[in-house]
Amino acid sequence: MNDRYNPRTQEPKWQQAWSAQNVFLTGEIGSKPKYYVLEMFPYPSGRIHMGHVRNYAMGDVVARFKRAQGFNVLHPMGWDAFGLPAENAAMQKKVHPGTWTYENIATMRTQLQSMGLSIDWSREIATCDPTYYQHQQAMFIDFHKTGLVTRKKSKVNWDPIDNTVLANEQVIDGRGWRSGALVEQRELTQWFFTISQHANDLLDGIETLDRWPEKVRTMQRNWIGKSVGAKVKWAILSSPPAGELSSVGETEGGILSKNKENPSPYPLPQGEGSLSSITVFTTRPDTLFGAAFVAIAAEHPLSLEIAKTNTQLAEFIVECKKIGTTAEAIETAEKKGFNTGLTVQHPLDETRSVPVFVANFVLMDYGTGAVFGCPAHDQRDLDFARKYNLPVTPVVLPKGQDAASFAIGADAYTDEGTLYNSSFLNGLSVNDAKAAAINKLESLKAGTRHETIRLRDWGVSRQRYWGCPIPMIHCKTCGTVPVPKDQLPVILPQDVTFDRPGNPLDHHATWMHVNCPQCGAPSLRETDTMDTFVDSSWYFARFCDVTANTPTNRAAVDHFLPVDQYIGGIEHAVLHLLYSRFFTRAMSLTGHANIKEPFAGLFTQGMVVHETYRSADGNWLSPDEILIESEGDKRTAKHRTTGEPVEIGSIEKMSKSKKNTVDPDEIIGSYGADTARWFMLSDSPPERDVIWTEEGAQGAFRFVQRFWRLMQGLQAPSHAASDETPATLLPMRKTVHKALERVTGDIENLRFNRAVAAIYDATNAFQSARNACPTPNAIEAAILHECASILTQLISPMMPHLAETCWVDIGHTTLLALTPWAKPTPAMLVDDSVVMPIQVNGKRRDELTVAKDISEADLRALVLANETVVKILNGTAPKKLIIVPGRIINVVI
RNA sequence: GCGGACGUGGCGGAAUCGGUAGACGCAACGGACUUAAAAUCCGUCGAUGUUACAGUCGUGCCGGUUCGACUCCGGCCGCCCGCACCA
Repeated sequence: MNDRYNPRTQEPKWQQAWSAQNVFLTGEIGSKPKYYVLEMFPYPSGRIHMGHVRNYAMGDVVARFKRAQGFNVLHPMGWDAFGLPAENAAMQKKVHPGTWTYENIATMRTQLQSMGLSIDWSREIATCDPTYYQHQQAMFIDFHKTGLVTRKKSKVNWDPIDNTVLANEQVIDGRGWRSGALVEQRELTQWFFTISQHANDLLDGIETLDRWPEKVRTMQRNWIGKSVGAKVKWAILSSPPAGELSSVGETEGGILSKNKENPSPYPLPQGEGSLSSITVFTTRPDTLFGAAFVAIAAEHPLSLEIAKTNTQLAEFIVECKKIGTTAEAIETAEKKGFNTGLTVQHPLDETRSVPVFVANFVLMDYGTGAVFGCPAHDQRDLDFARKYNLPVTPVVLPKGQDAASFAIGADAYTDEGTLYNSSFLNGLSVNDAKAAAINKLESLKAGTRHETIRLRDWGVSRQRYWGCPIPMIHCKTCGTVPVPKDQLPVILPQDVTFDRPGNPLDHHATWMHVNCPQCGAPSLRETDTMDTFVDSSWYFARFCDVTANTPTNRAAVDHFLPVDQYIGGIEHAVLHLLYSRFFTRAMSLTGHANIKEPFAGLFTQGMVVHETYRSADGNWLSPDEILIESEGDKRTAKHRTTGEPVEIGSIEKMSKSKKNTVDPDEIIGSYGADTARWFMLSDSPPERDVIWTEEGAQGAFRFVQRFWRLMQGLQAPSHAASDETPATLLPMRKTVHKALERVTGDIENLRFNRAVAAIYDATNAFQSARNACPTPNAIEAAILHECASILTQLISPMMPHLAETCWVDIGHTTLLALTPWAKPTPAMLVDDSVVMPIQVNGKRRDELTVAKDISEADLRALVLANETVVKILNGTAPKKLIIVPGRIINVVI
């Protein structure tokens, strides 16, 4: 006789039953309201880790819950299957990236299936499969036609050992993350998606994402980095002092003439006019009259030009370049300037001029590479002005300050105020002054309203083999020509070698040699492949119909998108989520979809973390190498075999290097998938990190067993539970129905830890009731059965296998996975009597149990007659008696 | 520096339209059952204090509003995350 629940036999059994009855296949469009729940698809790295277990457990709870609530749920799974690790494996293990990837997919699919996820596996996709990436190529061509794709030169991080471009995040302290080589900046011609042109739309769209975490919305806003202000032109008045430029041998009038008839001999910086003027970008045009200097970047064309003949400046520029880009370096680097000797004319007051510095804190790739400094109202400008003895003129007067006495000390004043010392701006607020200053600048043709966006176009070219080929052909006469759509897909060749650095596609004997589709002349294929973030920017749309012979089936996409609930890690807060938002817009612009925002609801779950352990010699130890011993509240650890003491270290993200990982396979093998899922959803709020502990997992397993035991020996009742409940079972019955209501709301709001707590609570109540009612009569049996059914359904989204087993054990004959979600009986949600605490002056002294609908007069009488109250009042009358109906009573004396 | 989130027992965390702080779980402790262990069941579990009851204190700190504050307001402190010489 089995007295324990055995997940090893039950879990595969139910997985087969669900599969055999196609329970999780998404239904036809229109059959029911749709619900699209999606977890970020995994990279097939080899094996799933606990982070996956948490992510997919959460998504599965939502999917199963929504299915039970009557939605046509789309809950698919796929593989983000292109990427660098496959190529590294190819080099190290001499295995083809495709072979390695598909083997990993097979392993991980089996692992995910052992979790009992309610996934429609008929929609599985892998981005490395031509049946997927051919559509990506088709869209690339459509994007190209629509101007969403361009080809241009840009600076890239180049790894000279690996001979490839590195993404910014692959550069660590200036070195390639794999080769360790010093990364060089190179100018390369690359394919770009014109995401920066859609910056405003992406920014506006953030406001509509009311089911996204505020944190992610903020991060995206910052990433786009829109600054509103003005470009302001400062005319160059004077040459550098003769001495410094004596070697130039320039003609009379100086090297930099402001004379428009006599154009500057120097190249135009970014179309900002000749070097007869300097254009700055500012968000504070209101403070123009407080300007004390203009500063330009070391790489500014003007700096470079002057440096040609000025060795001191040339040395300074070299020095500027040495400053690292790490946070520390920036923090500690001294703000330094080099006085060029040039002066520029104030754009709003031709009688005034300010000096021009080259400064190490001005960035060439932001704004115009030049700024004006207003020391009174910007801290950095103030520090700079103090250092170089420049005047500090306040122009914004804080409220309540006197113009005659207000002065700037060590801190710049950056808040609101009224303009003064500022000619026609005097008396205006900061905001009004900004507008007025810009209007004036525009009328004087000295400046324009301008927005600066930090977001750069998305460079998608990668010098890699294992990625989606870019479907372009380079012809000497026709230029870059798209591959005709009827020749798609451009398939990656199988016969490639990884025996030398660089892109294997460049070394392939024949693949890149094709004839131009336009003129037929021998031409070359583009050998760069797409950034893998492209692959993941539209997979959610493909899931809507994976069989479509166009990139998307519009009917399916229009029906299922947007994703109702997207769940994944915070690490994708910007890149993947921003790229997907852009890509969805691009797809809509090219007719492949008709929405802007792909993810209506986003949830970012926390990480799975674990204690770390170190032996005396400093080596990391894995959890299964050590034994924990506790004495009271003290915990110590020792080595399992040697018995040597082990230091319990900090709690950190599970990682192989710190050996604090736990293998999901082992957990599922010993405790079962339900235990792993239950533990992942217990205790910690889903957005926070969850600490994996062996004790916690055992606790979850204990609950699995306890729940199963509790559901044994209950027969299907001879009749339905009536509204009349024996007093012995009434509190329990109410608790269970209230739990049903609570859990329903908690799952709806993804508050799984609260749902779990409510289930524990109701299960405890059920256990007590069963203990108190060992031989139930027919009426009691019916009520116990009703409550057992509800409880079993409540655990089913989290622990589906255990739930199916218990469902059968208590006499049901259909699959619980096909059973509609229960509704609480309204009568069970209300209480006739209510416990009301009695406070005296806000301190709780006693409580009263009264009928719910007691009149205020009756309640007053009860309170005043209450023994504790009488004692405290001691014959005096209370000043006030506050009664909040159904809530609390406060006696004020 | 800017922005976001947060601070509650030994631990994870409940309780936010202001109304019994510490639900639920973990750990710990005591008891029952057992030859014993495991498992299970019953109970205790913020601090202080009392034989016991009571009382007092208690949600990072200081102050305010209120009959009443973990919750609202003002000012600090601390921690985490993101961005960052961003003009």
